[in-house]
Amino acid sequence: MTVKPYHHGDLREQLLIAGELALAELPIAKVSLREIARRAGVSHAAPKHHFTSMADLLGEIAARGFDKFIVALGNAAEQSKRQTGEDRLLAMGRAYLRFADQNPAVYGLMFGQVSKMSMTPSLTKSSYEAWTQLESAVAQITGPTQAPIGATYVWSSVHGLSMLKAARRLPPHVSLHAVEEDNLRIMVAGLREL
Amino acid sequence: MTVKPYHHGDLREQLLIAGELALAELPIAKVSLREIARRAGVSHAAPKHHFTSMADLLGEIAARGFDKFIVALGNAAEQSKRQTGEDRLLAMGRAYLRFADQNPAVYGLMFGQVSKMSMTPSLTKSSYEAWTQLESAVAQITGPTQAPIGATYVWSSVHGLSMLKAARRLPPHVSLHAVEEDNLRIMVAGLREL
DNA sequence: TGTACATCAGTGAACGCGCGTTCACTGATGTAC
DNA sequence: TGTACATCAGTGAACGCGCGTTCACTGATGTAC
Repeated sequence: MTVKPYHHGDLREQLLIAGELALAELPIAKVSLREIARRAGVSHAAPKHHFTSMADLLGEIAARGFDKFIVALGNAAEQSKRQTGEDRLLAMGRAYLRFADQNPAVYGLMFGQVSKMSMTPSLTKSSYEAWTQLESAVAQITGPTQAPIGATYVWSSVHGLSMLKAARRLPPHVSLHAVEEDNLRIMVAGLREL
Repeated sequence: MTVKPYHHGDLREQLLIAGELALAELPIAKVSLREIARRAGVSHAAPKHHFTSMADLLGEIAARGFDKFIVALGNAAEQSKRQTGEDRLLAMGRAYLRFADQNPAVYGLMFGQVSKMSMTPSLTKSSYEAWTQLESAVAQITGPTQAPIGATYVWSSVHGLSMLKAARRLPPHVSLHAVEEDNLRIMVAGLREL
């Protein structure tokens, strides 16, 4: 039997889920604490017992996003662990693009303007872990000395593609999949020069 | 003597300038038609005679941004026209990053979510011109066949770096200038593989 | 085990705020004759 | 050139809206004895 502490079960959890759904369905300007409370089926003042502000709630959603993100990239790396470092980075790049595709709003939170959300300790920790994960993967190609600059480069490149895709700014009438593959390929080729 | 047609001189122009200033100083969520009217020193209903909505005004600001952007990159290309295609692309990349740095809010409009603004004809035209300009520069390195994919790649890479910089997401304690130079260098190296 | 009390999650009405929109208006500019 | 009228830019009050915040409250859960 599920434990339902307090009145509504873990409202905190429900609010986070409602928040993610709201982010997925609405422009971020329309996502308010009242809107999220409405979706969670509680009065608009109820969230105050769990989150002091929208920024707080968004920070927690972003932190959870990073956790899922790390798992997704970790799985990709794991599945290609018998291949070369370049193949592994390609696999992680594909996982990155897939994550951004499937979680556009959360991705925007994670890598967008910090101003929208509180930098909670768990968020700081998770985002740092994601960075370390990428840096390690790059280090296997470039060596540890060049890894920070290589990782920054890889990150910029894949992040830029994700953002342009999400904003539907890429030229139309080209296969997105082909664009992604080409981008990853050129990106790795550049890294080889380091 | 300056011609001052109608009552306040060209309020349309004033509103665009006030809008750019507001975007530079405030988070975009705080930029409203009323706020812009206030800054332009007119009543809050006055802008309706010139712009039907914020989205309209933002679209026009973005279009002007593209015009300045094209000039900035064109100047960079012009000044390096006696150098190699790669050097020219590097110069344009630097001009791109400088533009994004100096006009973060307008840059965000230009290359960010379309939903915030109206896709006016002048905006469509200007953004297409910017794309063509980049594609031509890349074509001088890769040849015309590979130019679209090469340009998409270059754009992703530089756009990603600009966004991460603006969001202050890059690892601290590294020289931003060095990061930029390294990124551009690796980017061009990747292009060479095409 | 039972009772009495403290704690705490969630309610719902009320508040002030800035927003976009509407509308009757004022007054300057443009135009017909 | 002058007059009369039409057009149009900008005003300011009023409206309804959703927001975050506050606050007295209800009622369930947890705890001391």
